[in-house]
Amino acid sequence: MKKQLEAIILSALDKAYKKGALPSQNNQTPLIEVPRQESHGDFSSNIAMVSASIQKMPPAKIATILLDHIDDPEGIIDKADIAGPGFINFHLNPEAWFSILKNVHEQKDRYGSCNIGQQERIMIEFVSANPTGPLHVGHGRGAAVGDSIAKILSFCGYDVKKEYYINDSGRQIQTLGRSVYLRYCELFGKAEAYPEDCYQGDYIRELAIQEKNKKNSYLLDMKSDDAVSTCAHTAAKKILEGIRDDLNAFRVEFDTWFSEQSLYDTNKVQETFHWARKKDFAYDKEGAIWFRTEKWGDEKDRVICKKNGQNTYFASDIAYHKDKFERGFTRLIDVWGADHHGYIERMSAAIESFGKKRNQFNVVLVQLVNLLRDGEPVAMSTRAGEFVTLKDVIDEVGSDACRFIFLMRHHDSPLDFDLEVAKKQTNDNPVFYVQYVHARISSIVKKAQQENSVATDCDTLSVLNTPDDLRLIKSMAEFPDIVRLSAERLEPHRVAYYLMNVASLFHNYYNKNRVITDDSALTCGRLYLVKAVQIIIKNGLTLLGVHAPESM
RNA sequence: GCGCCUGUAGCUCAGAUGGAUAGAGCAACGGACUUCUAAUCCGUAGGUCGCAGGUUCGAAUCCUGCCAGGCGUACCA
Repeated sequence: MKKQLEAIILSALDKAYKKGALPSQNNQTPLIEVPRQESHGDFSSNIAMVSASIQKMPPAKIATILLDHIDDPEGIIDKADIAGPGFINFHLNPEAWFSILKNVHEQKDRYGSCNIGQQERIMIEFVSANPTGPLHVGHGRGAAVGDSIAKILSFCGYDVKKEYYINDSGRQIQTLGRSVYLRYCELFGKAEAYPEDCYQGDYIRELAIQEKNKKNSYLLDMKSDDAVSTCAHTAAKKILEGIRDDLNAFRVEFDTWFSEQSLYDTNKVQETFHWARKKDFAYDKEGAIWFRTEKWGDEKDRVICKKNGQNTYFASDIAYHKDKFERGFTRLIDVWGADHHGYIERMSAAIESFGKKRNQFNVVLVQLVNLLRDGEPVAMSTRAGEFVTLKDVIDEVGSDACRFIFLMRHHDSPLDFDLEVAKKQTNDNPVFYVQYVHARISSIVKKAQQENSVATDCDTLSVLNTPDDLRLIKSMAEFPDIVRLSAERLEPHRVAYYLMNVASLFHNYYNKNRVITDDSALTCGRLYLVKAVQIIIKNGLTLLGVHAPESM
């Protein structure tokens, strides 16, 4: 619809120029938007205003000339007028909108999709929590955001793969092993002081007990270093299984689980060092090995191998991201907690060192989640091991509510998550508000079927001529734009907001208009309309990973 | 100190590429169920878009300075 109008305006510009009515050629693409105020028409364009300086003419005059040269063979424009400082407002013929409805019905679950991605291969990596403890709500937000972005990008024609990076080598895993081992020793009365830097949660005790149940005291017979390694290995595996289960409960699935350790096992990290040396991207200083990130705009170079011989995480991260490109992806998206933002510059520098462009690497920063109950903060101390896990929250409020709330806010803005509000089935909690639309329509459709009313092959849709009808149809017309924009900007919350808006329009409509009436033509038209709304709601919710229930 | 992010109604937040009278929800107040689900709807009220300058036809949006909050600034992960 917008496109049609754009074409009409462009050809009018061209025609006016060729006829000499306008002094300059102007191939600027006109901005067409839906005005905030309904009286300003269905669409408005600022083309006359932005052309003013080029044409050296007042906007109003340009607008008049343009309108004189408009060709509208399909008759979609009902009237067009000039308003304000030079806007051209277009009022469309109601009939023109019906094509949107037909589109929705024809495309069904593909309505809103597009192919801006052209099958470009994108890898999105998210969650990637260390397997040293259960997932908490913050991880949940990352999971919801990552998963939804993946869905949206796929819908827009990208070839997307989702990956979880497992930090299964390095110090934290050692600490995990030590923690479990010490708790294990306690079980045999060999208590030592439990260090503060070990993991404090009860799950460590449980892992120790599981270890004990396996073969009783066998670990005590080993050298403590070996015992710690054994504990580290089995505990990490166990925790990772738990993480996988939690994510399944959240309906987030990954295409691949990528192990950091495997980068060492396959010598990818070593190769990266060789490569960096050879390219002179790495050098020795003060007993450590440094990577020249400053060369690509980082504020200083970064250590990749410490003087004690241990690699930093940055070393394996370079190898990892290099490997992603080598696997054929042309664009990488990483979803990180906002506390990692200091890491972006150096990682981007690494990306450029591969000869890739900066825009082939996007970081989506996800801000903190403040967990509340009835407005009061819930104590969340990872140190003390007191935290509400993602699993707890899913069990309490459900996956759908959880995901929707996580996606309601811009990912870069902190989020208050109130457990009590999340359970409420009121407008406080927009999940139900949106889902209710779907359920209500299902209910109408069911009733219509019982009464043998059909919503296809209506003789005419001209019964849908009230402002209420058109408002709904117009908002449906916006859906593809919303989806595309949220794909371009990696912002799922736009879809959530859109859905709330459509839901609001529908509930309003529902309260004012009966769908099933004695008038069969009217019933047919309204059913057709309402079923289109249902398709949109379902498509939108699907992009957020939320169910669209038949009844509630 | 330096860097990044944030500051919009009492609260929680939307407002892409500058556009017309800045929008939702919640909370407050007043209304609507003989109906396809009231998990809904309608109405009222609520604003110096942190502050001050600048850019221009036009700024919540762009630029500069300041104020407030968060985060980062490791041979931590």
